[in-house]
Amino acid sequence: MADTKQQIIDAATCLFAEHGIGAVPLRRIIAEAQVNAAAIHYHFGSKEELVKAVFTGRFGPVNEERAALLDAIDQSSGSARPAVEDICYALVAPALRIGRGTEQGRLLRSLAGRLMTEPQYMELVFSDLFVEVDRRVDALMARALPELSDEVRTWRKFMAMGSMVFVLREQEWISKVSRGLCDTADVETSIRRLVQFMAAGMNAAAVEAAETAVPAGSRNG
Amino acid sequence: MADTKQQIIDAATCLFAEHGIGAVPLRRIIAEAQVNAAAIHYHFGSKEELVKAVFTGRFGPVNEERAALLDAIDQSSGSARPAVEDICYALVAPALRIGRGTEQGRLLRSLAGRLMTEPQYMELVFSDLFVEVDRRVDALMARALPELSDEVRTWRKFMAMGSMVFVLREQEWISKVSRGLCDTADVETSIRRLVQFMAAGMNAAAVEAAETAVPAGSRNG
DNA sequence: GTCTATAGGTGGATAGAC
DNA sequence: GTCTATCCACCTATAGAC
Repeated sequence: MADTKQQIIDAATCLFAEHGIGAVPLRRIIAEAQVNAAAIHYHFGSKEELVKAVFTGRFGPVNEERAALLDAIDQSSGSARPAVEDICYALVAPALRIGRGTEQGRLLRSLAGRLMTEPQYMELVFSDLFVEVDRRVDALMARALPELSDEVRTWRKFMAMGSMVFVLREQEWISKVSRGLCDTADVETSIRRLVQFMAAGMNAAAVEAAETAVPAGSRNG
Repeated sequence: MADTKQQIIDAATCLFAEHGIGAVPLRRIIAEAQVNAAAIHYHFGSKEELVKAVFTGRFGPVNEERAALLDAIDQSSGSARPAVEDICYALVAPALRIGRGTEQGRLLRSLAGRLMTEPQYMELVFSDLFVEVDRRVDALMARALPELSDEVRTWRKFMAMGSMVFVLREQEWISKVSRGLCDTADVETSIRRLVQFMAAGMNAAAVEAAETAVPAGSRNG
């Protein structure tokens, strides 16, 4: 069957997302995909090649979409300051819209989040594309927030990425722990919440009052 | 030797932090700790019990410190609004100060970050303590930000936690990718940056303008 | 308490018939 | 292209001598 390859990829995607890549044996993928025991090695050659195929097929377009959105910001902003919100949106929206509308959507986004916190796989598959996106984000953020030092701006970029990755990875947990209050299945609302939070963090005052970071209780001591 | 147990815990801590728990075979811990092959099962009984011992010993106090800081905020704020910065500080500082001053510090914090993104282990070891801390954070945040809906406030709490976890987990990567610009070994600066970012995100305007979350490029279309 | 040896199971990968 | 059967490396855990 010509579907064999796709069945394997589909099953692997779900299992990787649910349990992590290292924790899923090829035998389990074989059982889930209902294909022959030797099919994976016939079609992909090795587990690592299967992982690459899953990732590039599913997530390759994400960084291209990001790059396109960042390009649009670059061109339309001209010599004016680009909006921090727009830069955040360019990072967040393509990632959160992975698998939009499909039944596997949640699993796919969770897997994307895993990928971004496992540098071993990230570098393996996406190094070129991601480095390029990262470079453009840095350049745009520097224009959007010139009053920040490079150090503070870069710190904030990492922390903003952290909140995005957490939302991608922990969708299931967020919905469960909040008892449905935060509906991670509503992708567009998730995007708005994330963009607003990240932009507010990036836009925090340039000069910080160190004293505010001391807990109330210890002020009495 | 009475140190055997401690040597095992030390070696396991480092290896778990560096490679992840599932990826570290007991044999490797044995080799690193330079103890006998059967020592782990003699002292701990199983790998899972070793994992528990490592976690409770190293990270048990963190949530107690958090609870104490949150108590202090509660008492000192009286009927006034507690400061968002102080609540964030109570969550961040105890976690980022894990292993403070020790050579293993970075590895320990990285492991703590892993723990917080692997619900399987989190629930296993810390469920009671963490649930209590989470409950207090919710209550204080509701008092600090009454103008926010429960939904928006809860979303922001998760995103703030996400940035904290990312900084804990990816210290090595952050320092490397920023080419030293962000010095994750400087724990106190990391705490200040995180608290400021998280608080700014939590404090973002209550009413959002949905239009700002549209990229500049698509405004022309 | 410490050691050696090994049982019992699971992983990825392959050979060779059809 | 698909299947069965199997190899070999590695894992956790245990048995039993010292």
